[in-house]
Amino acid sequence: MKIYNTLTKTKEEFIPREPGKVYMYVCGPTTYNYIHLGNARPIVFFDTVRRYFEYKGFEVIYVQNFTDIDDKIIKRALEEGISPVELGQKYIIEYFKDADRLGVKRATVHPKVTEHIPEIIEMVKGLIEKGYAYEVEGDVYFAVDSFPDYGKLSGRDLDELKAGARVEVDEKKKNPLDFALWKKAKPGEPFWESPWGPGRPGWHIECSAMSLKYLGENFDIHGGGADLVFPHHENEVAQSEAFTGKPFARYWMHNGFITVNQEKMSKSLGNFFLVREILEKFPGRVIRFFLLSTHYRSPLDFDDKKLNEAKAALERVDNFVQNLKEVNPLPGEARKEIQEKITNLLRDFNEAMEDDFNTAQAMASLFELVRFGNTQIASGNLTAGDKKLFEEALNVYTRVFGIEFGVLEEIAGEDITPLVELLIEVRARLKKEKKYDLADFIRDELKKQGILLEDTPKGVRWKRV
RNA sequence: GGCGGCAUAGCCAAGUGGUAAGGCAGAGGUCUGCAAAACCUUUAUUCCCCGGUUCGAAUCCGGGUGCCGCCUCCA
Repeated sequence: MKIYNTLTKTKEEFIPREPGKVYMYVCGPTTYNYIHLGNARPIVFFDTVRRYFEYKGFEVIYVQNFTDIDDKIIKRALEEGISPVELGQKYIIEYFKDADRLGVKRATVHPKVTEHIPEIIEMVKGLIEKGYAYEVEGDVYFAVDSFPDYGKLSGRDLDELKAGARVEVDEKKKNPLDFALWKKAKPGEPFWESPWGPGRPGWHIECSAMSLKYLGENFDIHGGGADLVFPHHENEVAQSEAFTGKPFARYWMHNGFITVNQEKMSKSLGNFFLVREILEKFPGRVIRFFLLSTHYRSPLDFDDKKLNEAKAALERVDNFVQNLKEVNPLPGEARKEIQEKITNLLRDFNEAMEDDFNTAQAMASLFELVRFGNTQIASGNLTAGDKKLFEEALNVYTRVFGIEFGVLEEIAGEDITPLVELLIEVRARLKKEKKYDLADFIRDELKKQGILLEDTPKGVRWKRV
């Protein structure tokens, strides 16, 4: 298993801290809005990483946090006239709705910042005691100069950063690059009591404190979007290693951005699409398929046309599953050549995933399985044993990719099945009488209503498109 | 200004030294009353440009062009 490690900028062999177990932490959303597609990429991708490890027999301890207190949340809560915690609760519920539709499994733990204030205070206290942090008038800052390795993750050095610094100079800081571990509460802001007075945690410290609590020192994988490398992850490294004196996460994985017209999708640019907006037009599994169709470190450009292509590609797999379901296999064991071919395809799948989670390449093997399977079905030689092998292979893809195949998502609305079946019956009678004009009329009109009729040797099949 | 990434067919996208996966779209064919689905064939002598290394490069090196990101909240 090879993983590209941001820390070393190379692909490295993955060696877990404990045999058979993977401890991983992924930065989760800030709970002040519904998630957008850019947020969905790491959520879906790292869920796939987790699934692959589980498929390989690892026990995965997967932590994904919710940042449920920060400036944006406070601002938004004020606007909505509710408390920040309430706002957080609301968007956490909404988060899970979106995540469920994207086929994302629950993490082992979803810790919230507001429920880990004591741990955070302990850590800040420790950092001050060890001389890595200092307090000024109720704020606590991490002193970057005290940590010689600062910059090792993002590949910068302090002098360069200072030279190009765009941060506004804050007189209270010893170095402009020092960052807040604890922020003094301004009037009207929510706060927690601390040794430095009422306040709240800085952004970066939460991940250090919570990962330490649930995953311990020196855990395996830390993931997130590429825009978190600096300063967020860099600061996490500094805090955590300063505090424990041990190396922090051993493998750092960062996903590339979702772009719109080749530009980064982000809240600040305003060019973002909420997951639930997209879900109105496309099933979650199409979105998931789309997200996994490109290597995770590459940028992924988003528009409806591309989602439609993903939908068409997925339909190909769905059709195969349908075909497989409907085939009447010959009795008998699996044939040797079928077994060999499927074994090879699954090996290709594994090799692709083992190579830094190359989901795009792994997908190619799925489509080869589909073509091969369709050919076998068409040949009429498929045995019951063969069929079972195909089903088992498909299962592997479903488990790892997190996509059910051949299962059309329920669309809200009345059940039109009896009506459609009535029309199908009428059309069948018309066909029998060779009144094809009318028969085709029914088919065409249904198609306009989004209902596709297909005549197969085993009768009429219909589906919504 | 500093640091980093990317450039592969009409579109999307794998591939990091051995002669271009896969998907979408298109064309032709088989099947079908016609469709749909499925299958077969077909669509890049070539991987942004110019040099170089090599028996051999999309893949390595040098230069150029273009696009993008990080350095500020951001997945």
